[in-house]
Amino acid sequence: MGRQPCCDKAGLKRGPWTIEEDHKLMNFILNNGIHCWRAVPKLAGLSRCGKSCRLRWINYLRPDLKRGGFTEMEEDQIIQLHSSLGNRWSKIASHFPGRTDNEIKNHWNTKIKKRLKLLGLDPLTLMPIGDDKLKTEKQQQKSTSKGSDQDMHATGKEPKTEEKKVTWDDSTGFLNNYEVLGSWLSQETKGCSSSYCSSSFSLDDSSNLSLQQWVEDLDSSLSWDSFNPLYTDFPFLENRQ
DNA sequence: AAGCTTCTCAACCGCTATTAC
DNA sequence: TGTAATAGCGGTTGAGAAGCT
Repeated sequence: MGRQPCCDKAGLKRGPWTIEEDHKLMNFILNNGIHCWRAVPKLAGLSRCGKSCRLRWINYLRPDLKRGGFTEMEEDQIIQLHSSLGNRWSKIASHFPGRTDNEIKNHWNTKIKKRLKLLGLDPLTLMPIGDDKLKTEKQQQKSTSKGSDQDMHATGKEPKTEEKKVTWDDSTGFLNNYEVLGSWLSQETKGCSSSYCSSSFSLDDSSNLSLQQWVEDLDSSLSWDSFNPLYTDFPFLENRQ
């Protein structure tokens, strides 16, 4: 008998999550904790597979997530860790509380890798790229992309990606309470392995009482019914429906 | 203004590791 | 000990935004 797929794909929704789905998943996890991802969508009333729910929670909804761009210090640390750990993103992410492996992996692939190459360094070894190799790569870049970062580097302009724009991630005002609760959660779960803390928690552990209190506080201080008015302050949220 | 290209990052896929029985 | 179920990881993709011509 072959291996069963992680979920029954028939009738399951895919693609970007809506606010309503986020709301359902977050509410469910905050109230019940996580015991079995496979069971989460059914219990939470979502037409998603468990894997998708897990990913959404870990990469986006977790209260202890740190939002916003990477600092120079963080970038340096990523480079150092990558040189010793390689593409073991989850290991690298465990050094950055509030950062996800996906986030770090994306940042590495889209920004850091390019910058290292521009500096003439091999992203894998951090050793200077040989002249011949460098020339070849530069030629390839020239032929494949006009107006690349390389051009900007040459003209002394900052990469366009550094431009400040209002995005979902930058909406630090979004659920301010949520961030406070997130840091509280980080403290509350100190002592367990970082990978465990970063991916799941349970209401059944020793922090049961206080965590329960947290959920109750959350319900009273963070009325989900007040989600919609946020669109007036954060128009970009509307597009996510 | 329109069409094309490039960039970003959320989400998916497929594989491996771990756990339960 | 073997097998199936589940969790987790890393690579890849694709939609949308931004920039360029």
